[in-house]
Parts: sequence; C-alpha cells; structure tokens
Amino acid sequence: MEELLMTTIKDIAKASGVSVTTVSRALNGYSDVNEKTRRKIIEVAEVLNYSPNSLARGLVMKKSKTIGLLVSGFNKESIKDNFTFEVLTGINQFAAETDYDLVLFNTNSSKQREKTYAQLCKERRVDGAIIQGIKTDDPYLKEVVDSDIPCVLVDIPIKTENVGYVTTDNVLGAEKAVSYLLELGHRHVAMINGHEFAFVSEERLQGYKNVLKSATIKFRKEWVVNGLFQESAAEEQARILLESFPEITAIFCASDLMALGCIKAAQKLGRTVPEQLSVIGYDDILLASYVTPSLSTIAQNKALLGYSAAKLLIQMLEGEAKPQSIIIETELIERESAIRLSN
Amino acid sequence: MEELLMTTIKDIAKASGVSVTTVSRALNGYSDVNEKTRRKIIEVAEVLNYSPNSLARGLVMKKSKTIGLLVSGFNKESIKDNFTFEVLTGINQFAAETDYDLVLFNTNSSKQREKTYAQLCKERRVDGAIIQGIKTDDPYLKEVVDSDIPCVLVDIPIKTENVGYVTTDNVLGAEKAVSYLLELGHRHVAMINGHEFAFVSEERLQGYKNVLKSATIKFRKEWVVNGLFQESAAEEQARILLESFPEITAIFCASDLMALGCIKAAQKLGRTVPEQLSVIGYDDILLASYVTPSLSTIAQNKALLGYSAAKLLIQMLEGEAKPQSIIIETELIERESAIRLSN
DNA sequence: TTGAAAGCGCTAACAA
DNA sequence: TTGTTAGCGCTTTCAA
Repeated sequence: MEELLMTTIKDIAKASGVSVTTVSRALNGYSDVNEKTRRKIIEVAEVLNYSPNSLARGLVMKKSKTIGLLVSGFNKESIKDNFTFEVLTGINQFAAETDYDLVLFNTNSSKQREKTYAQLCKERRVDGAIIQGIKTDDPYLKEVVDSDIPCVLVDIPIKTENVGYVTTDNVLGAEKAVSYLLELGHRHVAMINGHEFAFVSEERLQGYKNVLKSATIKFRKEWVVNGLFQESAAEEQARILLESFPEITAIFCASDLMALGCIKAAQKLGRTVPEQLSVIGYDDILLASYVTPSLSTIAQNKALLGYSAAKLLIQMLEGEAKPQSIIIETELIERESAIRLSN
Repeated sequence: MEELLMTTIKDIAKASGVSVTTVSRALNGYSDVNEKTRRKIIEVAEVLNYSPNSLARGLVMKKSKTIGLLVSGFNKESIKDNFTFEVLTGINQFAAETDYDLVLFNTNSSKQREKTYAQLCKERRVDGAIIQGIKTDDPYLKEVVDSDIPCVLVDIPIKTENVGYVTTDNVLGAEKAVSYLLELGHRHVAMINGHEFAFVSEERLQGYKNVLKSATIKFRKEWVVNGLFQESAAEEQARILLESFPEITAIFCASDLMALGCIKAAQKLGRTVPEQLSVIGYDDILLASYVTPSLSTIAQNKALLGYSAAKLLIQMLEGEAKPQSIIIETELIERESAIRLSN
C-alpha cells in the first residue's frame, strides 16, 4: 500500500544528520562508529519505525538468509502419514533459532512445472535447500548433484561437494523389525515394501534379507511385494500375498500406512491380527498408537530428521561444517499387532 | 558458491548485441520488441542458463511475489490434530497455481521474539500474509489491523481496509452438533470448549446455547468447561464434569482432540462410550475415523480453508478482489461415538 | 523498435 | 570515526 511510508536508511541518515554509510554501520553493529552517534541513529530508526529491506540487502550481499524447501508431500495423501509435516516441524524449530526464513517451493507441479530445481532456487536466491520426499528417478535429483547450491537431502544418501544428507539407518531398522518377528517364533515372514524409486525401500529390503540369511531362512522373492507406501495399494498386495501363500504368519511392512492396509486385507480374509497374523510397520506415525490393534513398528524421529537437516544446512552455509551424512537412530516399538507365534 | 557464474541480463545483452533494456523487455514479454530480436535473446538466455534475480526485481518493482505465513502451530502438539498442516496443504495448492512462493515465518518464538508481525513482513517484503492459529489476545493481532499489509486471517473474523478472513460458520456447526444430540434424545448435554482467547470458542458456545434455548432446555454454565483444545486438559475437565454431574448423557466437544480426551475420561470412570455417554467432536481430524469408537463430529474442510485463504489474498494482491469474509460449510459426520439415548 | 540513464535500498572499498 | 563513491541486477521513464 503506502510504499511511500517505508523508511530507508537514507531517511534515517537525513534525520540524524549523518551519511547512509554510518547508518548502515551503526545498525549492523560495526565497532567503528561513535557510541553517541550509534545511539542517536538507533533512536531515530525506532522513531521512524524502520525495517531493513532484505531484498536490497540480499542483492548486494549475495545472500538472502532464506532456505528453500522442496517437498513433494504437500498433498492429500501425505496427511495420513504426516511424515512431511513432522519433518517440517523439526526444520522450522531449528530455523527459528537462527535468522534464516524458509521458502516453500511449489513442486507439486500443476501440469507444466517447467522450472527446474536450480531455477527455483536461483530465482529466489535461496542460500541453500532442503529436499524431501522425492523419488530417486526424479529429474530434480540429478540437478541437485550438478548444481552448486548447498543442499541437504532427507532420506536420500547422496553426498557431494555441497550436498549432504540426513537419514535413518534403514538397513538396521528393517533388521530390528524382522529379527523381532523371528524372535516371536515366526519363520514365514513376508514383506510389503514401498517402490523401487526409494532408497529407503532398497535398504529396508536389504535388512529383511540380512536377517533371513543369518537365520538361514530361504529368501523368497515372491514374498516381497510393493505397496507404493499407500494404504490401499498395500491392502491389495497383501490380499494377493495372503491368498497365494496362506502359510505366511507375519508381515513386515515398510511403512505404517501400508501396515494399516495390510491389516485390513487380513481382516477381510478372516484372519485376525495379531492372533492369526503378526504385522509390524515402519515410521511410528500418529495413527499407529490409536488404531486397533495398535501397531508395533520401527519408530523414526521425524522431527529430529528435520531439525538435523536444517542444522547441517545452516552450518554448511555458515562455513561451520562440510557436507556430511547424519544417521538418526530408530527404535522398535512393541505394541499389539505382532505377537508370539502360537503353535 | 560460484556467484561469478550467475548470468545477468547484462551478460545476455552483451552476448546478443543489444541493450539491457531490450533484454528486459524481451524476457518479460513486452510487445514492443522485434520478434527476431526476442527470439535471439531468449535463445541466448537459455544457452547462458539465465535465471532472473527475484531480489533485484523485487527491489525495483516493490513487490516480492511472496506470501508470508504466520502460523503458531508448528510444534509437537499440533501434529495430532494436523489442522495446521491440512490448511497449509490448501494454501500451497492454490499458491502452486500462481507465481507466488510461500515464506514461513518463525513465530514459535524461542524466548525473545523481539520482531513484530509487521517487521517480519516488511523486512522480507512479502506482498501479503496469511495468519493462522493465533489467539485473540496475541499482540500480533492488533498489529495486523493497524499495519497496511494485505492479510487474510484464518478463523479470526476481522475485516478492515486490507484484512479479510476465511472461516467456517462455527455457530451453525455447533448447532448441528448439539441438535443432533438432542435428536438422539439427550437432554443433559454438556460442552467442553476450547479457551476464551479463540473466536471459534465463543461462536461454538453460542451455537450450543442457541440450540438449548430453542429446545427450552435451561443453560447451565457449570456444564461448560474449557479444555484448551488439548487432549489431556480436556480429559481432566471431563473427569471433573462427569464426577460432579453424573446425570450428563452427552457431551459436545469443541475439537476432536478434546473429544478423545473426553472419551478417555469417561472410560476411566467406567462409563462406556457411546452406550453410557455420547460424545461428539469438532474438526474431523484424521484420527476421528480410526479410533474406537470412531468419532461422530462436525467436519471442517481444512484444505479448502487454506485454499480459499490463499486465493482471497492473491486476488487482493492482484487487485481482483477487496478484502472480504469467506464462510466455509461444515458437515455433520455420524460415526459411532454418539447414539440414541436408551431409557 | 531500441538505448541511455536513473534509481530501487543497501553494503563496501577507499579516502579523508 | 565518518563520508564519498560505486555497484548489486533489475525495471522504467524518456528520447531517439
């Protein structure tokens, strides 16, 4: 509206009888300015209700003090497992301790998202970016590696000159889950995985295989299906799995949402959970503790994931850290959906 | 990093043998530039991998094409009712259809949040702001009304020269809920409200009163307690309420989260829901359909709330609309937590 | 149809 | 300790 009213350092300079340079220095806390002058300037600035123009500052300093957020998960589906939101919470929490603000980019492309990752970031002149929830075949991903924009990836293990990442140990997490099922006496353990374009899926599958191997249980690839991280797709896959191989007594799901779908499928087939089928999930989403039966699962600290990502990125930006990989611990949560195999 | 590599219109001008003015006009689609020249310029721009500098543009144009988001709900508690997130989803959805980006401000003040609302916005030069989840006694709120920054409020009915709002009809929503309970035969209906610094609480209370009145049921103020929109506080309040007035057969809760707490309290007191106590919530959060018993509730279209807020704001910014109030419909969702009173 | 010049608000040499 | 000057990358009169 009244742009005319916006005070600038020029106004302050005039009002306090000094040059703009001095105002700039005074306001930015430089030491080479007379204390009296500084006090005067600060007072005038307050009277005139001055706010620095970050655009102008950014233009000359070549840094905007903003971080770009590229998240694919701002949509209906991701409301259920609010993974995206929880990570965001963590990012925001750390950012709040700094003078960086967050810029949300609109990647959920309405049709012709013609702008590339780099363009998005370069145009807004973000100092760095956090990327989350994109598939390994996403064109954006290649760009990240090539571009020279400092960046932290969530759950995508790529490390370069200016790209770091934060993730959990998915192999170990899956091992915990499957070991647990074996400890409960299960031998016929299937897996509902996500999809082939997710690193976490690769790793969780590896964990599954590892445990089977060390228990000398034969790996059967037809016992591993992809549920696309969706409740409905997982339900369908679980149905097929359970119909084809009724001898399965336990299923490891690569996400809680898919575990929910899996349980639905079992129930529709007349198999009660956990009595006639043990199910363990992954993530520990909010729903996990509220559904009946409550979900045993591998918990990820999602907020910490976000917090660490923001922290790493900002440290990189401030030259306090090199890009690195941060691995967050997971934890087995025992609830009701998996129990000892009855014989 | 390699800031030196950033192409500017100056580079393009040099490479294509024209002035920066012409480049600017060509790239911005002005008509007064020769088609041949334009093609040349665009080609060069692509070759040089040009991205416009939004900081520079914003500085001269006095608009940043960004929208500030002031949300108080980026924290652990708000993960349960992910109201905040769903609204954000809607905002993002509309923004994605435009060329505006979203800037998340860190209002969840770590101690000394010394910056005011206006400062936040002015510093970043956001063109407008969407404010959500702040209490009516929040100092930010007064500022909004005073400041000349275009702004849309979510669930706070204030309209001024440059402030509009989006909300649901909370009076009507509450009326639907309480009417429903009465239709089910209940006469002893209590209410668990939020807190006194929420407009929605005032309005829902009004709706509650309205229905009682038209049913000639006496309003008892000791039957209305505040649960602060929190599950635990509501549980405590519900316990006190039910212990003091065992004749209560139904409770209207001003949020689903509080309904959850309320149900817990009832169950701990040995009253089963819905058989011995009917409970109806408000919001229709994700959990509502997953818990047992599932929650009957008044559904708000949260994504639409956000979508409409973003739409209104951007229309205001583009001069296509004046600030106005938008009211979104609510809907009664019948599930399991409220049933006909048995006699 | 094009270009020269000015200026958005700020910071940063360099001089004084 | 302070001021002068230049310039960040862009848009926009105004003149040609």
